[in-house]
Amino acid sequence: MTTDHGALRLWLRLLACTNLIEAPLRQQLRRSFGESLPRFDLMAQLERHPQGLSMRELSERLMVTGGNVTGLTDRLVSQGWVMRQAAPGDRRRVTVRLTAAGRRQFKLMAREHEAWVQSLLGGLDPADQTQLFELLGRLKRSLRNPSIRTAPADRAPR
Amino acid sequence: MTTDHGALRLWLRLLACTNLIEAPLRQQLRRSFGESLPRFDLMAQLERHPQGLSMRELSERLMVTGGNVTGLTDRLVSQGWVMRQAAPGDRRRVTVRLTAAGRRQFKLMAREHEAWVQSLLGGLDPADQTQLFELLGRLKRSLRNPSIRTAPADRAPR
DNA sequence: TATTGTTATACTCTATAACTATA
DNA sequence: TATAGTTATAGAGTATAACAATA
Repeated sequence: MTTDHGALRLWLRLLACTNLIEAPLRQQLRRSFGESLPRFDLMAQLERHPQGLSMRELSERLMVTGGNVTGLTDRLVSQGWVMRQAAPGDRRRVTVRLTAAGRRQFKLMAREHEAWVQSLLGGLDPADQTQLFELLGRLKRSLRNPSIRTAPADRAPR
Repeated sequence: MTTDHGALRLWLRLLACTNLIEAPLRQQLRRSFGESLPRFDLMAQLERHPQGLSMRELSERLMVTGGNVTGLTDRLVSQGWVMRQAAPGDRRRVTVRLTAAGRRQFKLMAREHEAWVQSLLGGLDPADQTQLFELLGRLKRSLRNPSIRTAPADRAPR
């Protein structure tokens, strides 16, 4: 690499791999269940948090704006996979949870989903998979915890 | 996890990392240049192929349908960054290339883009970066070349 | 007949901002 | 005033299918 560009090349490769996996997964999710990846992700968050999450927490975890979480949730509610509950103590707040049917549906989708993922990743040596998992963990931590900012921070003022 | 789930966990982690990087990049790209990631990616493909690419090739590389490539290209043409040329020898075919202005604009964006990427990835140990780059290369090859299909193949017929 | 590319359509996701109701 | 959530709107991305021109 002539003038480094290491970080950029790493990012492009990361993006390429993600897209190579994500594109078929999205297609299969839609064809088999008529579901979109953002809605699947929302349900996955709720699966991991059985006590429910507020709209704000969902917004942060899914990294989309509040208005969009409302839209995603509306659709999931109308499908019957998700419910809104009044949160105790703060009447502004809403708690979103999976319904019993939503939990069943999610498990169904997750099982298929996992089979597809295994099929896609099956070509990679298991030892490499393990190592990759570990390295991505470090990357993730460094992204969530930008202790060292080499470039001008993007504190997102506004 | 009890029953392995290794591949799924690897995928979820990969996706999380990509999203943590992609979200701020998309915002910055829009705020600084009013550009979207798909259009940036299309320009990046053309930058790598100065002789131009056909709509079909773009469709494959960007992994979106032909109709969508037409739409992306239309917008880039109206902005003046990209041009359509008749392909010699096959009058159905169109060759898409960067204009001189488009090449300048892309270089400008790419420079900013790279600085953002370096800032985001700067928290990861350089040795880990190198190793991650290598492993992702293997993953990418295995995805492009599914020599061993452990699960029922998704040959994507039609 | 098959391929290349365009057009049309419908749906979804995204960002922004104004708004309500609480706090 | 600030926060939680909703609503409204506009702009894009996506998938599908029908279509024209060419091979």
